[in-house]
Amino acid sequence: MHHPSEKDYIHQLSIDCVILGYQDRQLKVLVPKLDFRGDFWALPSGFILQEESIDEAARRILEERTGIRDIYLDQFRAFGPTDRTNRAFLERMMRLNEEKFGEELFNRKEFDWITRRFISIGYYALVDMNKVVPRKNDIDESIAWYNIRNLPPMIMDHNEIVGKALETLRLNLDEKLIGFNLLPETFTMREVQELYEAIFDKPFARNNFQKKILDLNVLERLEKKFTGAANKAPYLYRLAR
Amino acid sequence: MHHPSEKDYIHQLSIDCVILGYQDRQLKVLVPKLDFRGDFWALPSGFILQEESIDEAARRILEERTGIRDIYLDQFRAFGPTDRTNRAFLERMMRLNEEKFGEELFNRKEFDWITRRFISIGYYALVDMNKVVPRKNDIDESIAWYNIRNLPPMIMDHNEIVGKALETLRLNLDEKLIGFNLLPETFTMREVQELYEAIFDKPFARNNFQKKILDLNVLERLEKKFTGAANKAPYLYRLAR
DNA sequence: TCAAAAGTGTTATTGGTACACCCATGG
DNA sequence: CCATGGGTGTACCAATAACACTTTTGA
Repeated sequence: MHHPSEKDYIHQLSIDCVILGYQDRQLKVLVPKLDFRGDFWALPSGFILQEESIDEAARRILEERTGIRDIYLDQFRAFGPTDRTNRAFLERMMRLNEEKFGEELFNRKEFDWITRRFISIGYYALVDMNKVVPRKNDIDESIAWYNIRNLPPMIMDHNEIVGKALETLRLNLDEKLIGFNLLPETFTMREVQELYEAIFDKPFARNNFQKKILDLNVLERLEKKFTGAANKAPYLYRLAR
Repeated sequence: MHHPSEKDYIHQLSIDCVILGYQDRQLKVLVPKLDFRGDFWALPSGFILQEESIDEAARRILEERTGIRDIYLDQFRAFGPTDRTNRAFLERMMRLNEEKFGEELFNRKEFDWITRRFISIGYYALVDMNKVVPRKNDIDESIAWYNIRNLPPMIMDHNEIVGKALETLRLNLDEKLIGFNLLPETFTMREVQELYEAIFDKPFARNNFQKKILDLNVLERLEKKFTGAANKAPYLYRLAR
């Protein structure tokens, strides 16, 4: 177990990452569960080293849980109410895990450092779930993808942070053409459409959607994809470079 | 002179405010000039007290320079490169102002505190310039409105911060209908149009602009405004509540 | 030959742009 | 009655939505 207060982190400032993936027509969020009795879920988070930028810190935190560095990443908001502290959460957790904390997992200095009020900068990341093998870090019991509409209750304001991330993603999706980061290398038009429908939680008309996406002129049409199904084979597409 | 390190501020985290006003068909930024030899301009900035939210801190900083609390305020981005520090600026300033710093304006502890790397959260504010009497604070030599296209060279990354603020304002203008915060209580349609033209730095067609704005259904048409000019008197409008 | 899903074309509808015209005002 | 700027109506264009039809595929 590392003791953050002993490293040269910036105090009272953290980064929370909303790592978004897409599978089975659903938008997913990568959420670790903490290795303590009591069912605590928390977004991948971390602190900022003196010698790294906030973007680098976010990327380091991402890499720790996903194993990948080359990920689409966007800062979306800072969260800073006065009472934003994990003291309540930590006290409850320590009460439920006395045997572990008997071994002094945190010392007093550590506890004071980490339970102060923290301001957090939110980042969201878009990843191709096929390329990511979620990794536990040393305080995780497990880590898993959750449907964004059915997230576990997370500590502090993490559920709210996901909400803001989704809001920002919707605003930026058409603007920045970032949706394709959630898809594999090649994909069918139907997959793109279902992705959009998952993100916006509403249906799109098939033909008009296809026209709109193709008119962006960023996709390259490849060979057809024969699925074995008894219907016309769809084309595969790839993001043109 | 206050010594920030002695107050209970959050370390290495600051807030920079881009206070925007509108006059003479130009978008203006309120920029203080520091009371030191050497021509140093800096955005209204400050630190965050332990017992206030980041939004409250921004509002406090705004009120100090404008005298008003009830201002449209929006957080737009955190700035956090590794080398973001005002050490270079402060050293230059102290060299140019040895007589003042002979009196130990900063002590060593103070200097170390304030020259560390700082992460800054940017806010932009929209104000009705008629309602604001710019106020110097105790480190300002003067404070003035500058045309956003003709800003003085400010310390650190403050010019870049203004750029990002303008970018965000443009994105949010139609979305959030916030432009009217820059205008007086009542205004003509031409004034609204000129405001938009100043913000987007491009012309709009008069008739179409009027239609677009009226179609928003947020304006209330009042009596005509007789200016004494030899032309048809324009209607006054007010934001409907 | 049939069902399912893909591809594409054709027609409304809408939102924005361009052009035109008329109106009120004070000199 | 004229110059100036304000208000509005109409025609046009492009982007989107709605509707329809054809094609491909494997059973």
